[in-house]
Amino acid sequence: MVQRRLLDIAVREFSLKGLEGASTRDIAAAAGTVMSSITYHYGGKEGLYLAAADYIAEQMGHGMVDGPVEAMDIAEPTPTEARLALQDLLGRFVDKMIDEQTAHWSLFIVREQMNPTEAFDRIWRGMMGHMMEHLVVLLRAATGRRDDKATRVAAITVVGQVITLRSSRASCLKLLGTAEFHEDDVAAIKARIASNIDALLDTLTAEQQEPQ
Amino acid sequence: MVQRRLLDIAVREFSLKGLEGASTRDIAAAAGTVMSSITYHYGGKEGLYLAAADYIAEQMGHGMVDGPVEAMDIAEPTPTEARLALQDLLGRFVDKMIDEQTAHWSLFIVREQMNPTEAFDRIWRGMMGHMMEHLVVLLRAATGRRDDKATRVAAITVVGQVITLRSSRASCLKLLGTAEFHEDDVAAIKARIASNIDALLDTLTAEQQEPQ
DNA sequence: GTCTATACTACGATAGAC
DNA sequence: GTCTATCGTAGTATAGAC
Repeated sequence: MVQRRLLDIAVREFSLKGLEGASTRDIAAAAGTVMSSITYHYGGKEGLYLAAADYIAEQMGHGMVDGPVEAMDIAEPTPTEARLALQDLLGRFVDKMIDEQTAHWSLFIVREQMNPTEAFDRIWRGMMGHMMEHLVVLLRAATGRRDDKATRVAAITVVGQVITLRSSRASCLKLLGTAEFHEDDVAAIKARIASNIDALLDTLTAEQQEPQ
Repeated sequence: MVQRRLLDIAVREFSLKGLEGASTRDIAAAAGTVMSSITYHYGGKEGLYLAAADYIAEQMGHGMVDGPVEAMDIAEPTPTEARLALQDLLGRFVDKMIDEQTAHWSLFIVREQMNPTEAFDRIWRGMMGHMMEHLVVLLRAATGRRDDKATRVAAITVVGQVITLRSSRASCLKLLGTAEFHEDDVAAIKARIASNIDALLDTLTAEQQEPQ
């Protein structure tokens, strides 16, 4: 399918070079067609860019959630269930950030993170927002915390530990003195993050029972 | 000075559009000169790109270290000193990641993180590497830990919590339901990260005394 | 739906005037 | 050092053939 191939290449090219830097001729040629099919299918370069954002939003969910995204929003687990679900979710998130598949579209997202356009809204609404809110729900359920802001700040520090594996990939690898993440590296990272989350949940719970 | 203006604009443009996407004509025009002065001063587009990388490496240190970078590598603090130095360093790092000044060059670095070229080596050698290694030294000193890998993995989870404030800026803001980081947001984030670091140091120290 | 042909603008590099 | 002029290449968009 031409449109699928166009989107695959577009994601890669827009990631590397941005909306302005990428060339529709190059994208079309790499997809085995000509530039004017982009005009036909997406109305032009910007249309393709937004379509690429939607395509990325869809791919973000692969391996992260089972079933429809909206189902995540309504669950109300017990503290123990929430703690397990958190560890499970973040473990899968680590795998995803280390997976080479992610490399193709993560720079696209970071660009939008720092300089948001309509494309970021689409990605946030499509998948990322639901996942982040789900994380907040799990954190709240695991700690019995009613202070919304504190929970959301905690969520930021939790995802930050994982996202860095992708957004600061070269630094992480230099720090570990390796050219690729190996099995034992990943295991060590996962264990450390799991431990950090456990400590954070304990602290948040304690703060809640004895505020200030 | 023409060269200074050229570098300022170049950093911004290369950040947003990458090496290929940015236009030397635009950069020169914004700096109040013409394209051929880039050829004259830097030998061409790539020369300007590398010069921009060096310029960024220099700016990264502002507000983070006093005195020369190399001085950081030799200190051997006590555990208490190290803990304080860690908290101080990370606090300043949070300020830097939230500072709008950082916005201009952070995407440049992330691009190089995910797709390293010679420019990343320059940035790493210039400042980032020294800071990261300094962090590892402080972590080791604070925990008395001799397991190098575990310390380095811990360092990754620590910087990750801070870097995310910049590399996932839009997500953090959406999560907090605000358009800008306000004073109380920053205070809450700093407190949370400080608490997380303390918990991590305690855990690392305990693990060391009673391995496995 | 997919292609060719064409129009127009912008790119980086370079040579040479001042 | 800084500029103008020019070359060859590559960019997006559009109209229209099939």
